[in-house]
Amino acid sequence: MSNARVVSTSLGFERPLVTVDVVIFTVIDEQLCVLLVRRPDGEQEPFPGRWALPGGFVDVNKDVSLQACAERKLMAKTGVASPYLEQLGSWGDAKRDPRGWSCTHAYFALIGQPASIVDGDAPAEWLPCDLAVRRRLAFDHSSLLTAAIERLRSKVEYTSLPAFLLPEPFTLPQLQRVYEVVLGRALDKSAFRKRMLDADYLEEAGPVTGDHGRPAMGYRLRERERATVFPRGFKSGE
Amino acid sequence: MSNARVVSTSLGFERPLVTVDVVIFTVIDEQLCVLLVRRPDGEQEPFPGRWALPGGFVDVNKDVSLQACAERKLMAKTGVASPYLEQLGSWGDAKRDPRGWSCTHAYFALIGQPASIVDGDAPAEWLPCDLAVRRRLAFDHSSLLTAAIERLRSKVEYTSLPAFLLPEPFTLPQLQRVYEVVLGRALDKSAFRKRMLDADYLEEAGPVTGDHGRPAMGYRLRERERATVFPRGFKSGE
DNA sequence: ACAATAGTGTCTGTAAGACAGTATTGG
DNA sequence: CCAATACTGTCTTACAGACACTATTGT
Repeated sequence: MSNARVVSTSLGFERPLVTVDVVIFTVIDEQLCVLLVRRPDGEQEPFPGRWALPGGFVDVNKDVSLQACAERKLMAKTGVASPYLEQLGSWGDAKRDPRGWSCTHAYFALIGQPASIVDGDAPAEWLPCDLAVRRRLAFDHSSLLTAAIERLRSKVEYTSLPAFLLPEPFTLPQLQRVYEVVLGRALDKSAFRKRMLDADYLEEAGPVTGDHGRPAMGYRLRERERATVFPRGFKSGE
Repeated sequence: MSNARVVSTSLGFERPLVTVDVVIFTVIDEQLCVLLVRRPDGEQEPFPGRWALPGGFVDVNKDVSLQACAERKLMAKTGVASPYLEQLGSWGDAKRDPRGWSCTHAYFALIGQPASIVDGDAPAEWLPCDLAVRRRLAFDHSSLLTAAIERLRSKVEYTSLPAFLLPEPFTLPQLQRVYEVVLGRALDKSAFRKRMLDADYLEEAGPVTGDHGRPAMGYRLRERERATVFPRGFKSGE
C-alpha cells in the first residue's frame, strides 16, 4: 500500500496537505524579476513540466515553523541566508491541488544579488515579472504571484522595501531607479532624496565611482531586520 | 486504536494539524471588544478551561476554502453572515499545540452589532481588548490577538474600517468616536468630516435623532465588500 | 572645456489641523 | 432663552513636488 493513499485523520478530522511557497524577487538589468522553477515530469506529478514558484511540503521533522520552512526553501534555491522575508498570506481550498485539500503559505522575499541558482534538482530561472504574470503557472501560483507583486508595489509607495533589492553599498540614484522600476513611474530627485535621508534608515559607506560623472555616496541599511515605514506615500493626492 | 494516534503521511510527509481562528471585534459602550470562548474541560483537551479565540479544525468535507471555514465559525458563534472579514496571517510551528505540529490561519472580523451569542456549546463573552490582551489565552492566541489589534489600529489610520464596527445607519460623530476609541486619541472634527465625506464611501440615510441637541445625518456604507483607503493617514508628520 | 552624473536651494500649491463661528434641536 | 449637540468657514502651517541651480568627476 502506498503511503500516498493513507487517509490521515486526527480527532475525527482529515488533515489537509500543507505547503510553503516563496515568491523571490530581485532586480536584474533595471527589471523586477522573480524566481521560477520547473515542476518535475512524471505520471504522479501535478502540473508536470509547468513553471511554478519554488516551494513544497512542510517537513514537520526538519521545519520548526512555517517561517523556518520558507527560509529553508529560499536557502536551497538561492543560497541566501537572511533576506527580507515577509508572510504574504495563505491560500487553502479543496481544488487547488489535484492530490487533495491543501493549503499553502506564501512568503515573499527580496534579495540583493541575482545569485547563481544553487539547487541543481530542478531547472530554475529568473524571469521579469511582467513576463511571469502572463505565464500559466502550476497550481494557483499565478494568483500568488499577482498578490505578491501587488503587495510589493503598494508597500513601495511608503516603505524602504526597494533597499532590499540592491546589493550593498548602493547609491541614492540606484535606489531611486529601483523605486521607479517597481512603481512604473518617475520620481522627483529632490523629494526622493529628502525622504530617504530624513527617514534616517541608511548609513554612509563611502563614495562609489560609476562609469561617468561625479561619484555618488554609497549607503548601507542601518538595520536589515525590518523595513522603514515613511510617514506618507509618494504623490500626495493621487 | 484511537484515530488520534494515526500517523498521517502523504508523499512521504507527515501532515500537520490545520485550524482556523477568528478574532471578532465590535464596539460596546465606546470600548473595542473581542469575542472569547472557553475551552472545554477534559483530560484529552489542550488548555482545558482556558479562554481562547473562537476557531477549530478545518473540515475538509464542509469547508471549500479557508475563508469559508472562517465564515462558518463566525456564523456559528455570532449568527452574522457577511461581516468585514480579512485574513490576518498564519502561525505554524511544532510547539504551539500539544497535539502536534499545527498551523492556524487567523482571520479578523468586524461586526456592527454586539449580537447575542448564538452557539450554546461553549461559554463565550465579549471582553474589552485591553483586558483581553492581559489574559493568558490558550495556545498562542495572545499573540494572534495582539497582532490583530495592531493591524486594526494601523489600518484605522488610513482606512474606513471603523465603519464596519457600527450598526447602520450611523452618524459622523458616532463614527468619529469609534476612530478615537480605537486610536486612543482625539481627532479634529472638521478635518475628520472632510476626510470621510471627500472619500465618498458613505451615502446619506436620513437624519437620526439623539438624546439631546440637533439631530445628525445618518449614513450607510455604499459598499460593504471592501474598506476604503484614504490617500493619507491622520496626523501628518507624527 | 565639456559631457555626464550627483547633489542642493528655492518657490509654490495643496491639504490637513486649529479653532471659532453658525445651525438646529429639546427642555 | 439656554444647553447641548451638529455642522461650516477661515486661517495657518507644513511639506511634497517642480525645477533650476551648483558640484565633482572622467575624457
